[in-house]
Amino acid sequence: MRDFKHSLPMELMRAREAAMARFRPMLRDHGLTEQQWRVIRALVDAGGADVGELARKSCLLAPSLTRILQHLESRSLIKRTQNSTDNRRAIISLTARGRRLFNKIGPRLESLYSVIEDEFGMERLEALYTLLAEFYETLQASR
Amino acid sequence: MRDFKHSLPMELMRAREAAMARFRPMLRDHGLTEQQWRVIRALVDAGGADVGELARKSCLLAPSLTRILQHLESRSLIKRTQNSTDNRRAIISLTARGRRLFNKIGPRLESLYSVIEDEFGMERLEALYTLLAEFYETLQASR
DNA sequence: TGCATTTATTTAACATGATAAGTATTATAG
DNA sequence: CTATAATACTTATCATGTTAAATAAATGCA
Repeated sequence: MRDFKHSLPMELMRAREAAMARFRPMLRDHGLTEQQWRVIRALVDAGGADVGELARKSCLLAPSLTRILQHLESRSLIKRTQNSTDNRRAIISLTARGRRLFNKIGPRLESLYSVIEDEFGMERLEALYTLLAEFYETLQASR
Repeated sequence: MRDFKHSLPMELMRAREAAMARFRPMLRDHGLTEQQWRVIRALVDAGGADVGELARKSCLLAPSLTRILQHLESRSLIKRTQNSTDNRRAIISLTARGRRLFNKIGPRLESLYSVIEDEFGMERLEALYTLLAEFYETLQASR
């Protein structure tokens, strides 16, 4: 049997955790979890989206996203706009307060990311991105 | 700012999830979560270990591992041996029942893994392993 | 020896992950 | 039109992730 060390899901997790360990403290200082931040960032990127779209963009399962949106709404970081022709989907968007929080945190995370780029090197980082995207596509394609 | 799509932690997570989606149903059929399986596999690999060692090998945080061990013990898949010169650390090991479960599931997971190897190709898979290990080492080294 | 410190593990509290089931709304066949 | 199926979310439940605090045993030092 393959060596226990050589488990792809574990290696992916370890690499991810090593990166997140750098970002998490700053997010925590602002009272945000990693997942809450992903939602905020997806909303900046999309500028308003329904729950399904948001789930895909932020890589969160629907039940998790439901809870996170309730939390962010209670902190007045997002709002829901009951709209459109379909009453099942509300449109989620950032409040002014949510945008301010993003503007404060975003640049700091970017600079942490730059450190990683410098340490690991852009070429290898790009190679890693490419392999990861190809891996994902390969596994999705055969479903 | 960098494109939202281009977030390394997210890409690592997506790749991992794509792989896990293949393994999880079978584990579930045997009443095991992914994390419980990691513990069992680490125990096969180590043949008995204290909680700290097990946490490192299975990439689990201590509080999670505590709960998982309680669960596995209640199912008689593992046992604790109060031993050694240090009464803080009990030695965890698989029961005969735990080993039987491993022998039943292990080969099936291996064959699922082989499918991924075939689809993605061994060369690219090795390249991915190498980059992930290097990435992890790089980020750990500068702590 | 006696006590403060460190180490190993567990508890606690809150947030998310994963699956199944429930609810409300929209689309569709007949 | 209307009953039925499909869609979009939400709830519910149990397991794990994450951090801080508690507990207990071992270590180090005066």
